[in-house]
Amino acid sequence: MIQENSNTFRERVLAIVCSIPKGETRTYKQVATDAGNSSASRAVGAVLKTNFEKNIPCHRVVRSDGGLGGYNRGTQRKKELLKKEGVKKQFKET
DNA sequence: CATTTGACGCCAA
DNA sequence: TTTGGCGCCAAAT
Repeated sequence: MIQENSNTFRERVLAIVCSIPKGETRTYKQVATDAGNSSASRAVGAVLKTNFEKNIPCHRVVRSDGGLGGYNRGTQRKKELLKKEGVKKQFKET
């Protein structure tokens, strides 16, 4: 059961990111759209950046360009985590 | 309360 | 196809 009934944008984003299935990756755009604003892709990153809750697999959130994006603990760690979870998707290096 | 920054996205050249 | 610039929203300072 997914309760996306949160007050602020961040709560919604956190809940949505938390609902991302293991082995799958979601784009900031998609999360933003689910949160209610398809254009708030940046805001999504801003939220994840300041919230690294262990319940929130923010490392499963990637860019729409095919890039990894960023990660509070280090982009390299994020890539490793995704790979370990079974993500076959390949990300850009630069 | 106002301003700046940012884990982004999309369009144009 | 690749690079550059602009636009978007929310949170943090």
